[in-house]
Amino acid sequence: MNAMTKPKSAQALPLNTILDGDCIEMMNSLPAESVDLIFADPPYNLQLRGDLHRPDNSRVDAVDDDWDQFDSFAVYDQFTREWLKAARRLLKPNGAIWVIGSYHNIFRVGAALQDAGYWILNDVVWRKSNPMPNFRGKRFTNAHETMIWASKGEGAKYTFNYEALKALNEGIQMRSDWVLPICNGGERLKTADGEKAHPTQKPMSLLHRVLVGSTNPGDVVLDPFFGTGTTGAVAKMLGRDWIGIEREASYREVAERRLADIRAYDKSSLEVTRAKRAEPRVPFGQLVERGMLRPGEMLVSPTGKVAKVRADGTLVGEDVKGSIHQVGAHLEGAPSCNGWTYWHFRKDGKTVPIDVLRQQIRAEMAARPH
Amino acid sequence: MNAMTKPKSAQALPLNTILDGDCIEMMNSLPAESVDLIFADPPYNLQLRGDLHRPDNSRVDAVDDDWDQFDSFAVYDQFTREWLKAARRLLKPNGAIWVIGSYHNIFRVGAALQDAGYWILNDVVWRKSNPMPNFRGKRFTNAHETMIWASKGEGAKYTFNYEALKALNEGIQMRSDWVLPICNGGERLKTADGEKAHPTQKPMSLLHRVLVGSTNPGDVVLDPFFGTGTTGAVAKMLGRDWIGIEREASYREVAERRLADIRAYDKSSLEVTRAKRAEPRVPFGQLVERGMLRPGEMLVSPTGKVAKVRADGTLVGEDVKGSIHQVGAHLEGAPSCNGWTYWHFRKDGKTVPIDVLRQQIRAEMAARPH
DNA sequence: CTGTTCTATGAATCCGCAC
DNA sequence: TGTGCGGATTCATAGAACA
Repeated sequence: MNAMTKPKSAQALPLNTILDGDCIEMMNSLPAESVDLIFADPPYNLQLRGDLHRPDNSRVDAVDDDWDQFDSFAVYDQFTREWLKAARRLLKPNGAIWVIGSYHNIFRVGAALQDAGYWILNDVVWRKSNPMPNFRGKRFTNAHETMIWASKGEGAKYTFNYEALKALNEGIQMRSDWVLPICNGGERLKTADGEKAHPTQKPMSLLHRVLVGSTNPGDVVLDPFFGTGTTGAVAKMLGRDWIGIEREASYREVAERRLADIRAYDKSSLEVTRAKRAEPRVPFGQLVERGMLRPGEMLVSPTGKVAKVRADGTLVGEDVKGSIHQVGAHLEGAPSCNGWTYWHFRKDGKTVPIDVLRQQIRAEMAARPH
Repeated sequence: MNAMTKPKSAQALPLNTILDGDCIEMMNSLPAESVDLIFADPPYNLQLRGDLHRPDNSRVDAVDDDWDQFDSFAVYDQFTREWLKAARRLLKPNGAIWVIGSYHNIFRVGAALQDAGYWILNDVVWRKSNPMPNFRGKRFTNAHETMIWASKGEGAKYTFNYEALKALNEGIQMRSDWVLPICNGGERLKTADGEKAHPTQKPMSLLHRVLVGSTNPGDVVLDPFFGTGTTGAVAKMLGRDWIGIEREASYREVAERRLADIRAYDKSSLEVTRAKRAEPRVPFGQLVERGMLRPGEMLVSPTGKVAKVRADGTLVGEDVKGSIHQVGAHLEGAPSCNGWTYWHFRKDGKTVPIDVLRQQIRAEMAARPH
């Protein structure tokens, strides 16, 4: 790019607007090397079979929109490689990209990023504090999504506001796993008839951290899968310019209204909900996993009852199996029992409450929080 | 697989030994469909630069740095696809695989898994409670690694000890993000001169959770990148058979010594909380046959619906006949209904769920097994 | 107004055996 | 290999409803 074209290109950028159309075509119509950051939340290519019901028989409102349907991995890969190529052309040399996804698509996206020449800086895990459970008990709760942060290529510079993120994190270096709630409550946009306006609206707290960490005020942020415009909303609040691309008219309308109401630096609506830490919960099973207690080891109570530790963190006492609390309560004939103080193990000839092991783990967690 | 080959194959398995050699060759020398679980921690620090050539030996015109990178990835991808193919041949139809990696390689591994026909069940994030900080302050602290858990194919069955994992997590279903410390302290294996024996030794707590969750006692667990043998050590403790493959003699020696010292936990402590699905099925008609409920007796639901018991163990409700489940579902307008907990009978003036009668029968069956 | 209980819902590749 | 059907399965949070 020469000196002549650069100002012209910059002028041609449709800043702070939502473009209507296919993201690949629209990106290719914009001037090269004109954007500082791209945040992309592409379709995940979920492959859902039948209906899913909660144990109370209510039906889960699935993501079954047309825009998430692809015939095969090959088709999805082709789509991914094309939009990533168009995105890379748009990025300034020191620009960067974030892409978010789940296990359905993120591995294909990550490989395509690397193949396209991007250089992965981190993968960042969004750990959801309130995910939807696994209702059938057949897998782990799908409690996280993965974001990939990449520069334009190996050796390329990029923006990283280390100190700002450290401040956001109470003075401790920001880690690659972020605990944030999903988007619901008042932040969740609704249609006139009370339905959710978009099936997968992202929380502003997530974008807040991304934009504070990897852009500066005045930067241009582009989102090729704009949806209801969370990226634009947070960019506007933080004094960044934004460009959205969205082909669904209904999403664009919601986003337009939303963005019209946003004021820059409205910090109050951005405050990250920080769970005030009570004492962190430590499952008894973790003592077994960590080898602090071994399966087969005998625990004793002050009243002389005994129970044996099993590999899954349950106890077996006389005629009873269950958690440390359940077994203790049963053996004492009591309605409840605090197993942490009730059960003891033998160490160096002395009997010690298992609670000291929990305290050890909590001390580790306190020394290296978050 | 026919009846002839199965015993022969099983006999040929070199259980509880470390095989010396290249993992692909060694896996291909073992009998097909003979392994229940594969846990793999593949290398990602292959020499990606230098002496690379395309399969046809063509020279790449270096118009763009990306080409170098692409060729490097191509070599890694080929390696990945070959060992994943060999691994898939080894797996029993209901077997499963776990692969662990970081952002350097996990996206390529995940895409290769999907392309090879594996079916991803979850990605699980190992969230390190004490990671190495990022000293230069240029990126986020790399505080997690990613594991992929996959079955042999779409629709294939797999082992998932849901209740045991829930017990390990103090009664709450296990999530896809696991907070566990890295391997250090006494668990970290050292060489004679005090150096760490392996650069990426995995903690036993991680393998404990993997093996408790996705294998049963007596299962065969194979680790094609055995290293210092954490997989074998935990498998042995948990009463699973194991096979390791490792081509570095120094790692094999450390692992051999380590495994010789490991003791298996006693069998009873390896019994794990069982799922209700595993309970024996009791037909409702048996309650009628045994006289626990009489034909003509009225059952009631918590919502006030009523139905009459018939001699063949079906119910008649308003405008509907059928099983306890069918009638309940119909009366509630629900897609399904567990009749055992839905229907109640009157006993001594109180309404009691019919499930207590089923529990009586099951208790008898347990006391006098056939 | 306050504290408690009830209800709704979120990117989900969510059953298994008998016939 | 498909179909029928028994019956097992949920956590955190917001907001409404209720006492």
